[in-house]
Amino acid sequence: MIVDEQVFADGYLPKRLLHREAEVEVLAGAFEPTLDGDQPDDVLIHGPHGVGKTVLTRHTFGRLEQRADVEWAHVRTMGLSTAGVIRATLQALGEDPAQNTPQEDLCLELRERVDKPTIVVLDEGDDLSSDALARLADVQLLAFVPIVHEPERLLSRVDDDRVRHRLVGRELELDRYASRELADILEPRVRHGLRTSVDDEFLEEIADHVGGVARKGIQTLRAAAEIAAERQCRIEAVGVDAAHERAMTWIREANLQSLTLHHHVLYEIVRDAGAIEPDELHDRYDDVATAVYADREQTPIGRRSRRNKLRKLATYELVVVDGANRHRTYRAADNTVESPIQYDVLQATG
DNA sequence: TATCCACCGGAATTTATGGAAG
DNA sequence: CTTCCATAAATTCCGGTGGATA
Repeated sequence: MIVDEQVFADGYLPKRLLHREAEVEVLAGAFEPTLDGDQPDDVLIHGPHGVGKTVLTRHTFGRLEQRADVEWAHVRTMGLSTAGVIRATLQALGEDPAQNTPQEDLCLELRERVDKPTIVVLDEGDDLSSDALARLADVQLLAFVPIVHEPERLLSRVDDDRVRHRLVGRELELDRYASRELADILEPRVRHGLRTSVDDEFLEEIADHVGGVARKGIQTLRAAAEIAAERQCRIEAVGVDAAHERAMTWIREANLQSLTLHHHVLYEIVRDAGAIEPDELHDRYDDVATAVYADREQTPIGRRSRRNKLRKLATYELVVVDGANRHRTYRAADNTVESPIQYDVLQATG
């Protein structure tokens, strides 16, 4: 059924970027000074998860690259400190600074390295520090393009006036696609990725179901193809609901896999309980901790750290939080997503 | 209505770890 | 080998929050 997995991969760059013509124009306009060897304008890209923010920058830069002498760095800044952002930028530009280079030296190195127009995409930039942006602003010929979910949240933290002026009024918003548009985007993936064709109505149904979020639409299409192959039926015979569910399970499983033992322990306690209040969750953790951590490197963590882990689990859509304050409850978003440590927890619980 | 309580989450601090330079 | 500087993770501290309680 599926002939080319690549087409459904997250990093896949389609030849044509459909229904983003206006956004491409804006971004290309900001980059235009590079044609004369000048410093490009900064742009603050924002929009919800999975609507093609990263793809837009890669596509636009790909076009620019053929006409201008320009460099670019794509940096995933999530969880990076100020020095981490500078270091990652240098690495993206092909440098390899030592792990313990002082922050000041990193900034100097970057200033020396950049000798032509350079665009630095700061992906997942929601908690970028004002300081990191200020350091990048010090570099001649360098423009930054932070990609965030909520621009106000970033701007409210920027206390440096120079940085503020470089971002205010330079916002570029990407919204969810209309169902018709997303169906258009799915169609070429069918042609290049699948062996059979798929009814247009079905694509639109998928688009509708995922609320115009491209990433989810693409994964749902892929899931539908997989289910169709298992059942040996036409793709259109697969329920969009079931396909969407499988796609979300994939995403969650991948997310859980990337997390630490602490996350897994907390997740399994929550999943096992169905819905659980904070105090009981902590009690359960204390109960099972010695048994679960007994033959492992790590040791149990305190309450404050558990809150951080739980927050991470929530942002990864593994755990859902209902209510506020101490009256909140935690529950697993998808009970079928389980951790390999599940057995340990249940055993220790008795 | 005012105060209390248990938890949340930001910020600062501590602890563990590791590469580079002297 | 020691010192310096860095990162990462966990802990400590504490103000904020909003339903519960007197």
